[in-house]
Amino acid sequence: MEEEFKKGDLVAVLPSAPIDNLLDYKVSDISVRLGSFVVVPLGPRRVVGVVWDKGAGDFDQSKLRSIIKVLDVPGLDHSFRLFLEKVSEYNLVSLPLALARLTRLPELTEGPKVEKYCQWDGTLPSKMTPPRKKLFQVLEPGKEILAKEVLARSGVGMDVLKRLALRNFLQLNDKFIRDKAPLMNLVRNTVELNTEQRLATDAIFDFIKEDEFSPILLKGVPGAGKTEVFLEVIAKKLQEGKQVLVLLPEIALTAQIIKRFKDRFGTTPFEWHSSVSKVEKRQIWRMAGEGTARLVVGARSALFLPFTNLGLIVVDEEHDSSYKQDSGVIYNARDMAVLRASICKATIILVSATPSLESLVNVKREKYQRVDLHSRYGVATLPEIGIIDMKGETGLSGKWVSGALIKEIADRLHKKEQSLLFLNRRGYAPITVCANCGNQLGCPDCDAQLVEHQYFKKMICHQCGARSVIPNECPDCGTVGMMVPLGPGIERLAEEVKSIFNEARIEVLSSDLVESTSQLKDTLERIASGDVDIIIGTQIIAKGHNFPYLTLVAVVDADIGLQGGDFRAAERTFQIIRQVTGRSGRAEIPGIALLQTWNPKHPVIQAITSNDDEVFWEIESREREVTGTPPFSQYIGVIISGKNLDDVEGFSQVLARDSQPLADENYELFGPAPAPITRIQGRVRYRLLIKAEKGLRVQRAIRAWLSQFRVPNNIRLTIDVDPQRFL
DNA sequence: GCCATCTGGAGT
DNA sequence: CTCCAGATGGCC
Repeated sequence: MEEEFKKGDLVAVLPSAPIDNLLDYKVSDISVRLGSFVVVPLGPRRVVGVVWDKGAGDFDQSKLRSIIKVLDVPGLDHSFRLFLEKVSEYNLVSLPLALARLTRLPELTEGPKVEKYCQWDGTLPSKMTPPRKKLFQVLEPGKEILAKEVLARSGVGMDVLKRLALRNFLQLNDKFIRDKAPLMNLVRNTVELNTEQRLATDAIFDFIKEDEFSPILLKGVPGAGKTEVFLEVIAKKLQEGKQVLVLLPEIALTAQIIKRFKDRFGTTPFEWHSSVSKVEKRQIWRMAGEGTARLVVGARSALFLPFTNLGLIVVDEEHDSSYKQDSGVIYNARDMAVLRASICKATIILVSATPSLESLVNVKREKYQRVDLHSRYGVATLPEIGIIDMKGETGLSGKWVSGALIKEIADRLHKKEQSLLFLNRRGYAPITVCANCGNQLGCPDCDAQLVEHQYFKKMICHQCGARSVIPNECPDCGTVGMMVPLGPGIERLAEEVKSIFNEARIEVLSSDLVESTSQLKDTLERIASGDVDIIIGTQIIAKGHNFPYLTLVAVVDADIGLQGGDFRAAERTFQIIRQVTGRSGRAEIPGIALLQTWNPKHPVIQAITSNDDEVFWEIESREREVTGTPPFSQYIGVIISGKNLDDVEGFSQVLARDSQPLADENYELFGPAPAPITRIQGRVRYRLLIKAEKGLRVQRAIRAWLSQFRVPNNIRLTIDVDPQRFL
């Protein structure tokens, strides 16, 4: 238990208002502990804060003010406070901002969740309607019953209850829900592990040291049963009385996955994601802090629940880019999960079929233990991956499906099997150009290209979301009817495929064509049951749901993303293509995958066909020896943003002018190169590009480099080692 | 972040 | 000299 402070003591409070240092307060009537949430006076206002330390005592004693009250929520323990401090330091956010945004203060201050209870003293109203009769049959004089239960058993509506309560024939009371910790079936296992899963599980158990930070990378091909393995580890940790957190990319948080937890443990785990209500969140937050929420499955923000006894974090699909929070307080939940596990001396399992390079680096540096699952259920190998060299294809102007691919699709149609065409580009055409003057349609608010969407009949900016009408005339030279769409988007590909296979049942799937999650689920189910012949989709179809009839996966443009400044392009392309091609084929019918490419010799394309991340790794490393450049060397973005253009410009010039390049054995900053200023959603954004070796220490290096400067407080700095969206 | 206070430029 | 906008800095 945290240290207690009594009347007359001094405490240092971290306020949720953005103030640079801790503020001293007196403890008056109510005693507080380190980590307690308190309300304190700040100037004319009252703000929520956390008791962070004992008082420094260096402030004019006569000006000291007192804590107003203590909130009825669990406090933040020592490890959580340390975690928040590190998060704030690592992500360049002030501690108060981290506290306010990450611990969900607004939801905490409103008090705990209540449930209505119904109590009857025994008197009956003179007017007995049939619903009232039913109601009073259920009630017992003097006994408090949960209103929900009364309604369910009597079959009457809440309005009947409310009206009777209004006339004082019965009482409706709000009660705090006392925490109901779910009973879990920890020992029972419904699915027998196969030999390999057993071995992997044992390897993990061998590695885990009690009450020590134990980071593990669990790598397994799709369908190898990674989930079964980590469910076993979860069961063990729960048995030991520890709390367990499972992080999933938001999109993967489906009823399906929750059901797997339920099947394994006999009770639904606590869920934490954007569609969980405020009231429920408050309840879960409280229970996490009291240690009664034992198993929480959630999206990235679940990482900031105040667990007190955390023994294990599982980060599923650890490479997934949606672990990055990219607005407000920017952080990568995967990295922060590792941080939290290390502070809590917990086990962390990063799970992926296509691990991120960072995690592979950490395995190479022997920071993480790696455990592999090689074989798929019932299938010996992943599909054979072939290449279609687009250079050999003729008559392709405005067409994106090669003759070789048409043949393969026709073959599947004949055999009543499915084909999937993968093109990771939403909309009709990525570029619209004026055939007269060559002007490319760009977004007025930022520096991205506008993408034509025929479905919405709009030009849409994929960076900031701005929409405008599809122009008939060039905004630059005024020529009418000469705007030409260039390149394929998924809508245009669908158009082409429909004209070739007009008899086939075709389904087009991309995030903007999907109206609701239930509609998406329906479509995926129809595909799974074989009611679709050709699936055309963006990365939305890369994961989830097995497609048993799918035997051909074609990557329409495997070269997307291989050029350009994003230093993660290769890694991303590798991962997404591996995931989508991995869906081809089942035990009964082997599948194939085909890549249409203009660069068949590109190392990444080669690595993909070899189906092995070790090969990918080798290629990237060999590159280093040949070219002399550091591996994975690329630009890192420091984003300077603010509301005022002059401020932003001024500070960025200071940075570019006065900075000293930094170097040591682990990293090298090649000096900042200024990039153009962009405006996105009312804020001015200046991207400072720094060339550096990619590695885990880069963020730290840049932070050190930035510390040479005093940052004006109307400027916000963000380090982004993944600057794709700014390029 | 919010508010009181200060500062300096333009207008009378 | 007044008025106001924008800058500054304290908040315990």
